Formats: sequence, C-alpha cells, structure tokens
Amino acid sequence: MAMSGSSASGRAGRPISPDTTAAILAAARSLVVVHGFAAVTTAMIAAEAGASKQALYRRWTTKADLVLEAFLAQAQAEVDDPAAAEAGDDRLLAFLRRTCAALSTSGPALRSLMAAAQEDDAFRRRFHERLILPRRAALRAVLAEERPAASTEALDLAVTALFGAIWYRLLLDEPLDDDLARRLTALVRAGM
Amino acid sequence: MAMSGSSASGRAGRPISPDTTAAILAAARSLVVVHGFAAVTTAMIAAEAGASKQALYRRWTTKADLVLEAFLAQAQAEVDDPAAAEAGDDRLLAFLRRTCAALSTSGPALRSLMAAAQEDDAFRRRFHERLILPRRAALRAVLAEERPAASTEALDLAVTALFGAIWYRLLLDEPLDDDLARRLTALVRAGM
DNA sequence: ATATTACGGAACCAATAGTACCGAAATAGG
DNA sequence: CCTATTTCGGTACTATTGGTTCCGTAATAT
Repeated sequence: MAMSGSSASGRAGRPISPDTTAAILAAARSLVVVHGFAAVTTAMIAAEAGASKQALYRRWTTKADLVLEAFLAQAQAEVDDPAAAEAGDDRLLAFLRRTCAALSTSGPALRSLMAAAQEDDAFRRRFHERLILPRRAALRAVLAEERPAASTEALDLAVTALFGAIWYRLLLDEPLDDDLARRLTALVRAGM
Repeated sequence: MAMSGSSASGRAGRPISPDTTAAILAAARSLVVVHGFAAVTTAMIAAEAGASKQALYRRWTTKADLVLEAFLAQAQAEVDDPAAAEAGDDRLLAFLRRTCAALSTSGPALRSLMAAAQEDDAFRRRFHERLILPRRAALRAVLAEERPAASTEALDLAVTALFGAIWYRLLLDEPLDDDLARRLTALVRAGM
C-alpha cells in the first residue's frame, strides 16, 4: 500500500500503517452492519480488510474495543448538533430525533457493545468514557440551554431518564421513532 | 431422592423429578450470585446440583433460559407489592425503592441476562415476556392508581422512562439507591 | 548497515455451550 | 409381574472462536 507518512514518530522500526488501520475499521463497520456483532468473527474482519488478525490485536485489545472505535466517529457526527440548528428550533426535540434516527442503523451494533460491556469491566469503562459520557454531555448541553436555572443534578437526572428510555427500548427491540422523541420531550418537560 | 409424585402425567416412562429441578434452580441461583453469569458454567451448575448436564438441557433450552427462571420467582416476590402497603403511603416511591433494593442482589444476574438477550432472539422474547412485561404491568398499576385519568399510552411512557433510567444505571454500573427512587418519582410527577 | 518494528499468513491454544451415548433406575399400562 | 418408555448421573465428544505465537519479509529510524 502507499507509504503515507514522513518519519515523525518517536519509535524505531516500521511504523503502524494508517491505511491498514482505516481498512480494518471500515471492514469491521460494514461487516457488523450486515451480519451483526456476534456473527462477525475477528478472522472475517481481518480477511475483509486484507490484514492479519495480528494487525487487529496490535491496535485494539479486544473485538469489542475495535468495533466500538469503528462506530464512534459515525455516531458522534450524526447526533451532536450538525449545523448547530437555527435559533427558534426545538433543540431538544431535534436532538432526540437525530438520536433515534442514527440508532436505526448503528443501533444493533451498540446493543451488542452494551452487552459486551456487561461481562468485561475494562471494556465497560472505555465504552462509558468514549460513547456514553460524550452523548450525555451533548444532551445535557441542549437541556441546559432551555433550563439555565436548573441544577446540574436535575439536568443529569433528565438525561438519565431520556437516554434510559431510549436504551431500554433499543435493548428490548422496540421501535425508536420520531413519535417517541416527541413524547419523551413532553414527558420530561411537563411530567406525567 | 424422594419419589414425591403419584403417577398423574400423561406420559409413559420415568417422570421428571421436581426435586432435581429444584436442586438445579437453587444451584444456578447461588452460583450466579457468587460468581456472576459468565463465570458459571453449565458443568458447575450440574455438579453443584448433583445432576448431569443432560438433566439441565432436558428442562431448559439454554443456560440463559435456566438462569432466567432461577431468578424470576425471587424478583417477582421482592418487588410486586408485598402486603399491598397501607393506604396513604406513597405507593410509587415504595415500588421504586423495592425495585432498587432488589437489584442490589439480583442486579448482576439480570444485567447478564439482558446482555444474553441481545444476541439471541428466542431468548429475548422469553426474557421480555417473563421478566420485563410483568414488571411493567406492576409499575403501570401503581401509576394508574395515582393518575386514574391518564391514558394507557401516557402511563406506558412513564413506565418506560422509569424502568429505562433504572436499567440504564444498572447496565452502566451506577448506584441504585433510595435517593434515585425519590428523584425519579419527582421527575415523572412534576417534570424537569 | 543494523536494529527495530509492522506486515500477511498460518498454526495453535483454551474455554465451554450444547450433544450423544452409556447402563441403571423409575414409572405407566397391561 | 412385564415391557415399553423415559429420566437418571456420568463421561466423552463436537464445534466454535477469541486471542496468541511464530514465521519470513518489508519498511522505517539512526
């Protein structure tokens, strides 16, 4: 492949190829989208990427870790406020709608990652830090905008209820549609 | 063991021993509480119960299925309105408190079952039907009592937000304490 | 040049859910 | 009783797959 790089890492020896890294991530993403996390083996990912399994495990400690990274950038770009929305919009409703929409494609993968997090403490910490927390921060910012007086604790509880409901439905195979986003918005604003 | 039974099943041949069934369930429960779902193998359960693996698979299709049944009765008895609570109590708050309290012991097992449900459609359906739905019905009944005018749809959404928040925190290893129950109660009643 | 590291490829290991088969024991129906 | 049927505990087995190790080779830093 191309050499792409000009000797700038502190280490000696042949440097890690960014092309190989990208190929592995792309292979993981497409395979998992099609077959689901459990049905995709590390051997399949390596083959699809034209790489060796060793190339995978040199970069990530675990299959779950690799798939997490493969879906991170995508999820972030799709949900976190593209174009910052024009003023006057319902920012909260728009955020929840984008979240539900994004989960229609990456949802199955995220479900599997949440499942993997249940049996692996180290992975759960990374999952929490790299996927859960950034999403929470983004939603909290949206909420803070419309409730500037609310305490951090109150905002966090609302974030928990909103993402909690969405994850609950995702994990139980129930639809995540615009209507859910709308009703959750109303619930958290006005109560039952 | 005792023979316990007096020839009342339609089938010919030696009948399934309820004693063996009970021993397997008890073994599964105690082993999973101590070591966690993933660390307990079917061979360990069989050995602890003084049974064979075949005895397990004659009764349940899957390890997850067996563990689900092992925790069902317990979870139900602990949460669903023991003694129906005296009038004047805050029924909703009490229900959520019992839920959180029960999860301090059976929570780890339920997390693993939720994880297993993500990769096995047939098991997810049983999990949904036997654990999730009964809990939802119980909570909805409590809510309906204090909001007799509310639509079924509105009640269901509140149930989703409440259980969603609790599952979300359970799966992410965050504490489920009385304070959470109190704040969730307030949120769903009064809004953010 | 030389040491170092990544590369693809292939063989390998360990763990374990679930199955198959055994001879023995328990039951139903005749 | 007798016989077909089924469960019993026990043991061996299969199949799958994360993750590791080792190979000879290629790319890079000094």
